Amino acid sequence: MTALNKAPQKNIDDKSASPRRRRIPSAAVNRLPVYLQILTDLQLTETSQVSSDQLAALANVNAAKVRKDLSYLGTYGTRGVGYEVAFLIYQIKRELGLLSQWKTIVVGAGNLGSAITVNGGFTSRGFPVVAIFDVDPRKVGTRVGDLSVRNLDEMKDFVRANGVHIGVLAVPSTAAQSVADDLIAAGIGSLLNFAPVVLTTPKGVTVRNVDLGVELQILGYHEQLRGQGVTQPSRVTV
Amino acid sequence: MTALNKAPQKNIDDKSASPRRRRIPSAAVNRLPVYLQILTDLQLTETSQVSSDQLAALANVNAAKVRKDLSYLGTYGTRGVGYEVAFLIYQIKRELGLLSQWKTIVVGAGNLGSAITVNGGFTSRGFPVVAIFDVDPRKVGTRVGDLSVRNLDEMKDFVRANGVHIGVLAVPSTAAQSVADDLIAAGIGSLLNFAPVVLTTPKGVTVRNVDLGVELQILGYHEQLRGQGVTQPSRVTV
DNA sequence: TAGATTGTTAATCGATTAACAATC
DNA sequence: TAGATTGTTAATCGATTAACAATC
Repeated sequence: MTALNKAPQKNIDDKSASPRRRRIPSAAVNRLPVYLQILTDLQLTETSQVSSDQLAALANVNAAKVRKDLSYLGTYGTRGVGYEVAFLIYQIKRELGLLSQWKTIVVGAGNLGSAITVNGGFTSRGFPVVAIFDVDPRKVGTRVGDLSVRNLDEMKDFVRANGVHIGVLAVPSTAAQSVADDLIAAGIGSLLNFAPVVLTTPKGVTVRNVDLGVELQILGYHEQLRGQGVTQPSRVTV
Repeated sequence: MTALNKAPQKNIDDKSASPRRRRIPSAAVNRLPVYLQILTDLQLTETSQVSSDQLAALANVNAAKVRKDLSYLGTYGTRGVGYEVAFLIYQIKRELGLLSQWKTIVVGAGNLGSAITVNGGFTSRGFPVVAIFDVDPRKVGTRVGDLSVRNLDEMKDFVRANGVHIGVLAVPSTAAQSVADDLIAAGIGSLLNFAPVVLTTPKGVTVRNVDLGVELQILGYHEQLRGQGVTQPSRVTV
């Protein structure tokens, strides 16, 4: 049956046909950025094709899991061959929304906030840090990378005026909830919180906590088990 | 039946009787430090008793989950009353191995490594940072908090001589694997890795990755869904 | 055709949570 | 005793993975 372009096209096997995709399981969403990282590294070594087995080895996961995770994006592999690295990178970026730029602000211009702003690589990954704020008048006006530290008073107006999407909290625990409240009131939808507190936020706001103390404590638990001669599960990764 | 101390004690309802405990599910291990944090905060407000409902509300989780998680420690609650805050803190600390001190070194004295060493609160949480290393001769000898930056060459000997337990990798991606190899060769069992790479490590070594890029990308995905009018799952937390 | 690898099914495993008897 | 809350069971849900037909 050769192509007859008379009849209305139904695109039955057109991979770009309207997706109407179901929600990707959150465990898979958490792994997609890891695959993206590995694929980007592979691209630097001029690798153009990769199999689920290879990718699995590099990501320290099961190959079936890799194939299942990638299948949520669409059917982009070639049986007997593998996946085209560049195409897969594009598809993961599309799925994760990394073809857009997400305006980000950092709150707190201490050591951590400054380190993140300057070295976090946020801007280069599509998350331009458009401002950094601090409450300390001695810090306001000083430079952090390309940015001049702004007064916390201006934060809400700035977020509204600039349509900021993401807020990074690098403030002391005592201040975190109040800053979060202000950011949410100003319309921000996602927070990356470095303060060791559980933020109270309305439904619909996404919060990711990065608590270094928690991470260390989990390692401490594994060290204790090791000390007791308990064989460890091979690896635990966030 | 009153106590008769003649017969050999069987300690049938002695809570401190030999535990011989099964492994705690890893999902529960990940939450215990969060409960610990909340309980420690509660203690500062002079709260001495807490119910699973209250704790659940503060941790943003289901109350049945709290009770189940705590039941892995032992049966330390009182029906009709709740849990004693101080006692629960002690039990979580015991279970997580936080009654010991775990010697920690930081590798990389850049912005992030310095921020962690000075402000991470590691030492105060039972993870004393006993040394910081860098490969850059201009950094070696400079001060970071109480510590003087040591040359990376000394790292392996230092780890062996001091019985260091945990290594924090705050080095560029390109250096992370080689530093990890050295640390593991020197006998370290647990790594906290800030470099955006998947480390290859022998079985038995525990690795936790904290990749800020990955965290942001997950937030980007949620921002994209929000932009498409998809109602978000209430919260996503590491 | 022979060999390789995907995409998907189905079995299994682990995590979550409603429900409620036990008990303070 | 009445009210409150734990500890645990069992149902349910989601994640993982072995296996294999499909197919390059």
